[in-house]
Amino acid sequence: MSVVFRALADPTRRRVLELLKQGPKSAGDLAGEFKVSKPTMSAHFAVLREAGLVASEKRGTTIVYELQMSVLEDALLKFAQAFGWELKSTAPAGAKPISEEKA
Amino acid sequence: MSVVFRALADPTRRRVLELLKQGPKSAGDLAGEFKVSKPTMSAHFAVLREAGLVASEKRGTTIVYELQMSVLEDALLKFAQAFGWELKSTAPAGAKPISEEKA
DNA sequence: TTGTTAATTCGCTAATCATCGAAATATGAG
DNA sequence: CTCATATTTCGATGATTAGCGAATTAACAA
Repeated sequence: MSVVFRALADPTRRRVLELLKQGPKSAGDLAGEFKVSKPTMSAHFAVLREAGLVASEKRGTTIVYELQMSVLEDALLKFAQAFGWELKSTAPAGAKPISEEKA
Repeated sequence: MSVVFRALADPTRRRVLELLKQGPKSAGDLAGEFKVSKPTMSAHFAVLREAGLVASEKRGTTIVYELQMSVLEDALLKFAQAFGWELKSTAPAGAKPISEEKA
């Protein structure tokens, strides 16, 4: 849980997650959206990967990152519940409910 | 927002917030729940205060900390919304809704 | 094999962090 | 005023962080 919040504490990393919300993207495409160097972006990807928030897949010469929505859900859900809140999806409908992932 | 997530990234600080959920508590009472030194706890309180997550009030010789629920709500709500979720209170009923704090 | 491209890993630096004991501050009691 | 208590501030230390350029690795093309 700490590892997730720590990953979320950096605005660059939060923006990466938002970009990934629209679908998987390569390291290069993601890096192109920021002004920091590639090694720096690579370090940010590593933090997100170690927190479980993204998964990486090597496709030929590029590496594609994909948002792991359920990990984000679980962390947020668990924390929110401890404070008397509930997390509800506002997705199109038909999206699977978020509270029963573990079951 | 970064400042809130950074504050939340430490387990000691998250636990302090949970303890404060049950009502205001003095620095000493809170510190008594942890094994770290008082100066260290004081530093944690400062981080929480600077993030706006707690308010402090001097009462005689003690300092009382109080959870600022709405700040926690706003941060979590804003983040959750960016990912297509909604935050709903599961409180006893009659509790004010959390989505309209700003309005 | 040689070259090109994509991404990471390798040092390195400057800044921030969590932690502590000791010292300082402030309040209230006698 | 003096003492005791509650809490913070000070100063120091070791760990972690975000950042960079340079070097490395992996995949593919010619």
